[in-house]
Amino acid sequence: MSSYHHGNLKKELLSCAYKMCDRDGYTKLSIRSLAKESNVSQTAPYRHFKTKEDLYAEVAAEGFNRLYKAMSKSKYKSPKKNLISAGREYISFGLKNSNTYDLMFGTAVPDFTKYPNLFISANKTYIHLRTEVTAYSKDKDLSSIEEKCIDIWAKIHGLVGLLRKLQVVPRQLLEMPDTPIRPINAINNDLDAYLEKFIKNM
Amino acid sequence: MSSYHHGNLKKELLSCAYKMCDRDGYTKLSIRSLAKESNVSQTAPYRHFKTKEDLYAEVAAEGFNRLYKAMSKSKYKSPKKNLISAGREYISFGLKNSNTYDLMFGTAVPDFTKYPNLFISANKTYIHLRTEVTAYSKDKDLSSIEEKCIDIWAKIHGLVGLLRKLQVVPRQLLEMPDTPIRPINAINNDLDAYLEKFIKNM
DNA sequence: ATTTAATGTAAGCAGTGTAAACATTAATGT
DNA sequence: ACATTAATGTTTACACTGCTTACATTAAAT
Repeated sequence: MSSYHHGNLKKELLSCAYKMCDRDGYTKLSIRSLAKESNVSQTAPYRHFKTKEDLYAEVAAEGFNRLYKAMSKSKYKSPKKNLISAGREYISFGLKNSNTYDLMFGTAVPDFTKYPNLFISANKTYIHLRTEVTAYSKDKDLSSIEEKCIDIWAKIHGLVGLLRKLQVVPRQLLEMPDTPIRPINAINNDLDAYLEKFIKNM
Repeated sequence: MSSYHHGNLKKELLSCAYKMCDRDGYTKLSIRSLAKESNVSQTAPYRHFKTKEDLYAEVAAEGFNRLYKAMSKSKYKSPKKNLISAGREYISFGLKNSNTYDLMFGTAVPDFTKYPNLFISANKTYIHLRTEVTAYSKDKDLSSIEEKCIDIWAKIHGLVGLLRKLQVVPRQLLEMPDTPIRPINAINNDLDAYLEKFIKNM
């Protein structure tokens, strides 16, 4: 009965950290609280994560892995359907896992290149998007593809951010507090149609 | 010579906080460091900002005020020119004042409605965008206008976010590290043309 | 002029990141 | 098989943080 050496503490810490981050936001995720929730001494995590940013990076990488998984699960024959599905899943991930999403796209990890795992996970996600855009697009020129990728990602990424903020900004307009904001309803009611319209205008 | 009562400490704290936030990022802005940089006791700021989030909210509000100012400085007769200028200024603000931008659009202040100043400043900015979009748009239907506003803001907002992250994601593609990413260059070289193309596709 | 409210300071608690010294166990080389 | 070493967990400690409470000083109001 030796409970000194834990076995696979790192994996357990990481999954616990992901859970905590997603639940409470990365600002509430401290190394000490992680240690406590994992029933381990305050400084034990330091054997596995040199700094807090290291921990953030690994949690963010896990986030990208899950985002990638969600985006690449549709296997239609139609590239358009796949693209729409990926967009839907992206937005869904961003709204449901907003805390983790903040960690992935915020400034808590300023430089991905310092963390190969994170870098690779994020890239994998981007490459997948590019693959789908390539399949959909008529013009297969690389630079044109990448411009479209940026257009798409920016738009969807911005949408996720705004859909959360908009509760605050346009919905409750000061001069007409009860104005229903149709675009939001449109997006909520028929996201796929919205996305289809969007990629058509691309 | 009474230096006990400062006079207008709040204003000085706020401008100092804005400077510090823009310089070092809001995570480095602590109430204690602010007090120190303002040559005042550790707890003096608490007379003017009940919590750190209060301080954040006021700094963010100042950020929106400046963003609004930048976006609304062009007074062309052409609504299109004004819209392009606003977009250019928005992106410029987001990239030059990225630390403050993070505070404004991140989750450090989760609920703007708790801070009237911030709420009003953010709304003012949105309303200005809507005014310009209304002037430019043929279809003056309110819900259609607001859908366009969301499209624009999301796109530009996402662009700002990605233009910073993209150094990491697509530029240094793992499989071809030296691929120059043309869209970024296109954006950098002729932002106005990019924006014009964008609002045309709207 | 005295009271009162506003605004500053001092001291202190609990939580944080992180480093250093120490303890225990797993892995490894002979 | 056994001793050495590396890995991993613990304890202790320091500097920093947000924030509360009690206290000091001064401006404003009566």
